[in-house]
Amino acid sequence: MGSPKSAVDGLEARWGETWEREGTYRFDRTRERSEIYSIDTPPPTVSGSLHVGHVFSYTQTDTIARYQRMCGREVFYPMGWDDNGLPTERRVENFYGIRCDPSVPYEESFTPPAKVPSKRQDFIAVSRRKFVEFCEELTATDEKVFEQLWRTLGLSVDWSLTYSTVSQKSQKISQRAFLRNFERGEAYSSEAPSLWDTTFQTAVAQAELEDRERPGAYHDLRFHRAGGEGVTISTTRPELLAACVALVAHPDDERYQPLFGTTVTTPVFGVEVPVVAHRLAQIDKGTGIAMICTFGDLTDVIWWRELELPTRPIVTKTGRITSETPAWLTTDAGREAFAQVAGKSMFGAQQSTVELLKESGDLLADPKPITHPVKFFEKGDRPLEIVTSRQWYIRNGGRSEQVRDDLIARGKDLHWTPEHMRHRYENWVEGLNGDWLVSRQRFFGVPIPLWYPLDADGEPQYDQPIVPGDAYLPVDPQSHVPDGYTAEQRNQPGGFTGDPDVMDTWATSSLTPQIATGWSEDDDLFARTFPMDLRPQGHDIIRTWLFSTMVRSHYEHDSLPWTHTNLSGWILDPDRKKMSKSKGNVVVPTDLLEQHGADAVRYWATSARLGVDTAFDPGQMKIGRRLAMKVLNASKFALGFGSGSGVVEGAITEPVDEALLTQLVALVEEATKAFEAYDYSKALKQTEEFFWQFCDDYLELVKDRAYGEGEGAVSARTTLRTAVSTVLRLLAPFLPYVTEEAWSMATLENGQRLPGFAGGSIHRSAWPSPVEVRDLLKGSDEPVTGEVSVLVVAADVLRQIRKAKSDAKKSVRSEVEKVVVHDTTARITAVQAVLGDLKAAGTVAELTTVAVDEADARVEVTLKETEPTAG
RNA sequence: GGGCGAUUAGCUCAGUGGUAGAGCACUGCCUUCACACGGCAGGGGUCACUGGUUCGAACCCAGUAUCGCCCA
Repeated sequence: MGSPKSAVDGLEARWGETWEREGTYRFDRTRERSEIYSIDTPPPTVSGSLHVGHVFSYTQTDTIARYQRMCGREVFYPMGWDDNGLPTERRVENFYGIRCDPSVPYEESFTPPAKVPSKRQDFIAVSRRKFVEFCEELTATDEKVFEQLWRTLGLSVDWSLTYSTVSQKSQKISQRAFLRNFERGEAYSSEAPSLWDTTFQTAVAQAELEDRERPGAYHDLRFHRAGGEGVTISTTRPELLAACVALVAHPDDERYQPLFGTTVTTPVFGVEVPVVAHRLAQIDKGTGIAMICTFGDLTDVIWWRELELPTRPIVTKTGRITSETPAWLTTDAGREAFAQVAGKSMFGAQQSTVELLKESGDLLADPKPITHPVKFFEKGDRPLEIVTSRQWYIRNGGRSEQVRDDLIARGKDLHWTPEHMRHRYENWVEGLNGDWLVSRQRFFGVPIPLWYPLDADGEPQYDQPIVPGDAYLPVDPQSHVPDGYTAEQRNQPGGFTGDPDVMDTWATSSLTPQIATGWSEDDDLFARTFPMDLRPQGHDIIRTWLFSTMVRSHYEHDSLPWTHTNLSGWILDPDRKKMSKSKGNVVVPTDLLEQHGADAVRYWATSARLGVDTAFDPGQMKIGRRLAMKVLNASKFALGFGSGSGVVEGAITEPVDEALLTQLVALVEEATKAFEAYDYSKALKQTEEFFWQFCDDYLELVKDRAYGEGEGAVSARTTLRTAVSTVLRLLAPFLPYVTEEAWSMATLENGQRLPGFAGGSIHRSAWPSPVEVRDLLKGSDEPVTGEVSVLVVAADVLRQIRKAKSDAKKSVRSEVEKVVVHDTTARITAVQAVLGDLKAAGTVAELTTVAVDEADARVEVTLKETEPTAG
């Protein structure tokens, strides 16, 4: 397991502890807003599995945080946990073998079964309060696992700022924000058909839907006309025949012109329904005429609403046909037929209906199998039904052009990286077809903070909700009693009832900027950190998290919640498939960190640009590990000269040193520019490339001189130190551990820090500036070689010498008798300027030059003859 | 069906108008005094395809194909 012990192993534990002790990443809340960089970190759902995708995207954000911090901004970088909602409930159920039943009374000393029953039906029912307690217990454990992972990975978050979206404080903020939406009319409740998941027993919002291709079949059935021929319709859901309220065809469809305004009778059930016209009827689909049920699909809902059709639902919230015989079935035959389907599942009801249709002769052909898209809850595995229920909504532009335009305008003010992700947002907003359904019939979440008075018949007065005073927040309407009532009046006629629902996960996580920055709770902190600077997140949740956060901020603050958003890409497995648990190709991040080390894993993660899907690649981690070791070793060399000579810092006297520092200035400028554009991977690539060339060429060239004495030695050492100081800081956002380790080595025997290495953590030192390097070059003359870099030319010549040795199968240290450089005048001037270093690095006895045209440039290398060793 | 993105060396990817690049992998060499979990060097590409613009196109424009994601 893992690699052999090396100098880069074990850095995580050592420096992690130091950073915590020293408060390296602690946020200083006395700084002004203009000096603060504020990050709205995605709060993970800790009950979900630790995923390599987490490591990937959070590391990318961390490089931005570290860059900003080194640039002198105080970074507000809290971590949150988003534990409410279904994933946690499912995990708790499966972990303890329990399920929530709000009708069960609270049982203080309940202990979960020793062995989790194999079947879900056998899970033990517990009270809502007990269930929530178990949710809190398990998430607390899970949070610790996540925190440990983040700490090992080296995220520079301030752990004292950690929040949870279901904490009491967050609940207070969520409820307050919701009530303010309600007061302003941005939130409202309504009794309306909505998509319903029959497994999870909850309503589902548009943003949580997905279409899945499912097999189905067209059934051709005949409706009857008084004194005329029948009308044939095609339907994939014959089991809803009893819910039929009308037939519909397109107004331009000539075949059905004569029928509009007339009535037909449903087969089997004998209900008289009108034939109506509507533009959404598809002429080319089936027979061009369809039956409208209550509510077969979303189009039925539109027809029902726009054509003001009667409401005749037969599907219950459990996904079965109702057991009660509907009042609109007036014939005995119809009522008897209904008994055949009453209480049945959709599948059973369809079979029975087909039998009934066959018996009556109204099924005109064998069902024609097809494949068609069916709406599913993204986390569900049964098709959604549409049922009518009372739900809460927040206006999101789905029913208002003005709001929609406002939100698109907000999106245009937001800076997106990558830019093209903006389209996802705009397409989503433009395609909204209803308001945001925020109530969920679940248990672990923030309660809708309202009660309703009950009239004399015990019916809730939904239009007169009882609103808690702000001082009472957070409230749990299921256990708290509103002012002016007593506990005994709960659910009694003339009394009150609490809203039973909790808020959608997105309804609370849409407030992470407010929760993290202390909106309405800590005005001072809020003023210093909001609107935030950055929202990093995955592009899969633009329509949910990003959008909903925009909506809340738009209403509450009339502003963007942040000025910039970074969208990270996916992790793909080597077959370029999205990694997922079900495919069994998930890698456990903790194993990765143990095998490769945090810096190596971070190197892989930050090699990828924002928004770009990236292959999971351990090879890339090995490269990162190699880089980390190289950093440590090169630093050891460059900083190891100490103050033996008495001179620590001195003037740059050698042209090749100047050339290196000139390259360094350009590097700093490029890396900074890349980071300013959030292109951390480019900054990494450029720094890495410089660093390898620095090691291969410059360091080898000056090694001999640096070991020596005098002016030249001091110039070399000063250059080496400056380069290392600069490169370490440029790499610090990517490789926080090894750069900190190397930084800590820059101390003299007398305890003094070397010039260019400020005391304390590298992560609180200043981001390199071109000015500090240029200052070193001030005393130097203008480069004698003009445009030609001494370093580049010297490296070219050195490469030729090495190649000659390599071709002759000689050691790199083997001696060279003579080198003749044939080159242009300009390049020969450069060679002359670095002659001493070149001869030392190549172990060359004699080096001469010949001026030629560019086309004739070459390097002649004469190796010293060595006698083969006898024996 | 609509939108967005991708297509460059065996692999992973840089490269936005001026002679095709890096790393990995591969081959050869070197136990070198910062580093053998290393170093040095070498071979390897019709830049998906077809047109167009241009003195000049991997890059700009139009179209085609394949793959991926998002939305219907």
